[in-house]
Amino acid sequence: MDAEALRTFVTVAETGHFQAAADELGISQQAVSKRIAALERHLGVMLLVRTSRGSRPSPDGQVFLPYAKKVLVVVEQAEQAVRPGSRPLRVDVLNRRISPAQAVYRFHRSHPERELDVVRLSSENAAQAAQAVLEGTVDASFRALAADQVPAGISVERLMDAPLELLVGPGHPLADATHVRPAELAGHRIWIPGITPGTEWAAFYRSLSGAFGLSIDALGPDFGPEALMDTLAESNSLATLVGRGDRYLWPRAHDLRRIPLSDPTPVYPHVLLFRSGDQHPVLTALRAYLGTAGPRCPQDVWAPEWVGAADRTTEPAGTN
Amino acid sequence: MDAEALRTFVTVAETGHFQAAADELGISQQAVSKRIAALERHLGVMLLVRTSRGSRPSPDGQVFLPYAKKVLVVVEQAEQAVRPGSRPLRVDVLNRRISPAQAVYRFHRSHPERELDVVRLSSENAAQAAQAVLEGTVDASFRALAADQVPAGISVERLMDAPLELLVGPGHPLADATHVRPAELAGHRIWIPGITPGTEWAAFYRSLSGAFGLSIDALGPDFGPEALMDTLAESNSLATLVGRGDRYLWPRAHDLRRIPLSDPTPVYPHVLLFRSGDQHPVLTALRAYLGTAGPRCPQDVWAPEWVGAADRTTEPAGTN
DNA sequence: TACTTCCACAACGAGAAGTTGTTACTGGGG
DNA sequence: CCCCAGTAACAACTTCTCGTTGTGGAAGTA
Repeated sequence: MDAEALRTFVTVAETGHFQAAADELGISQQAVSKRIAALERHLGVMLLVRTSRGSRPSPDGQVFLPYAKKVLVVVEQAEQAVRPGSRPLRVDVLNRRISPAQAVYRFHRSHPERELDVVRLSSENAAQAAQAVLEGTVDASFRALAADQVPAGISVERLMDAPLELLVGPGHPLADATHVRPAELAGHRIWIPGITPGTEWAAFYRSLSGAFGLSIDALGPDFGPEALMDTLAESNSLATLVGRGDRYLWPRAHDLRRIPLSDPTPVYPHVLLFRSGDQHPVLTALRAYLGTAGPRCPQDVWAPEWVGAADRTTEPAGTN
Repeated sequence: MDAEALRTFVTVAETGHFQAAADELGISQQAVSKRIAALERHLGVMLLVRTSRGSRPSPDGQVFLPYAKKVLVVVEQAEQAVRPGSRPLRVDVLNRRISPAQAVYRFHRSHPERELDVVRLSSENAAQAAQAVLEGTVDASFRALAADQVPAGISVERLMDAPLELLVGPGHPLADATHVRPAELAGHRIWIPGITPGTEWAAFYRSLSGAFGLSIDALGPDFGPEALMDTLAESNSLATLVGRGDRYLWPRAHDLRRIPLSDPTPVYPHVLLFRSGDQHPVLTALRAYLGTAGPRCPQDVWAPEWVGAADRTTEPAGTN
């Protein structure tokens, strides 16, 4: 029992003519005739009385008509319930204080009618996040996933490169520099606590230290942003790296300095993960927004080689 | 949106496995996979999360599941509403006092569980009755329709031959005969009032009179059975013809005689009209009952040549 | 009678939907 | 550690449904 067959019957019953129903449905009169005949054969009863002046429902057809209409209504409700865009888009941002969350927030303010749920998955593991996207728990997730680790059915789009800045205390030798080249950081101690081995963050900083010969100290207890800032403010040698635009380490109370890195500018490549073929309109709008209105990064940038090219969408074989 | 696709989704959601659903539905696992993929493509969302240990509904699938079930319920109700046998069979008997009505009544008593509505169409015209059958106003009609006048889509079955008997008053020359040959009636005046020209009755008696050289007076005002019986009782020359088993002219108060005709026995061929392919179970049972338990007629019978052979079913091209 | 309208039938091509055979992935047990 | 069982997807092929165009018959109408 096909919904199109029921719709055809209802249309014929309401118009009174096969040809009129065919016009309304955009098919030929012969196709209408076949659909009705197939429906009658399926049900085992005659539904329409054919005359030379049109057709009208038979007694059985009059009984069937309201049922057919109801089926169509329920089918429409069912399709509506899961129509892409019928529910808010669920975006996982990993951390509300860093650039992607800020960008999503800007998107939300500029498109108030686009319903959006910002969530945080409990895991920091990009593979688990991809799994969550695949299962539909979230629709999209900002991560830094290696291009060769993208599971089948997941598309990735590198939508936002966050330029790194050096964060130092007022006593640090580089405190008054206007720019710093990454190579100049060799020999300085860079401390980034709270990085769990195996996460995407750890992989990024491992690549960064390898590329420029830095010594990045990712170990040590993490007592939170306040403790980190206190330590930086009092130290003449410690430095850390933050993304431009991050609200993670912000307060100026400690007289900390943000010094842009350049020549090249290392960027943290925020990648958006989503299901291949996901047609949620808010997702489409978000991708378009970040692809155009998102912060433009300098020309001379550095990113780990395991990240795909900027703005490239990997399209593995989708489900089915 | 096909009901089978929804049924497949519901089955997978309930069993948790494509293969189990395939077994339950009697198709291959690959077919289930294709149906689900097509449904997901149609809706634009993923409904099931596939794992190596089976499948479970995704968040969207959980939303869709109750709607899918409801569609199936409504579809089942719709099919039930018009399922052949869901309503009583409507049989048109033309006249409650003649043999077919008696036979239908016996059928009803021997099969009390078979729901049956006996109706009388206003028209005595067999063609109009066939039209009513075609339109579904009635499911079957007892008539005497010429085989070559059967419209397309109508099946006819000659299920009951009613042997004719001569009905005369006590003073009639044949009043004490045990049998009468039709040829012996030549010269006698046979009066059958109330026959409207153009009806099936008129056609039958025209054939009968032609075949045996009878003079059948079909004209004259019809004052009803009582008046006819009064006239017969008082007349020494008038006679009329009735079917054996008819309750039409029955009361013995007038001392009327019923004299069987034989050698050959003229029979009024009651033919059942119904829609070709009508699967109403009560219709099937009625046809079987009349084909076996119906009154057997003598070997040497006469019927108009325009009636099909006994127990023959004409099967014109059905609709579609 | 000619003409129109209405629907059904026939033939055919495209595509859907089933089948079997095979592959890829996952998780558990020897 | 590797193999095996289980699950679902992919590929190739067959069948047949479903659409199209073209045509025909029946019935009303000018």
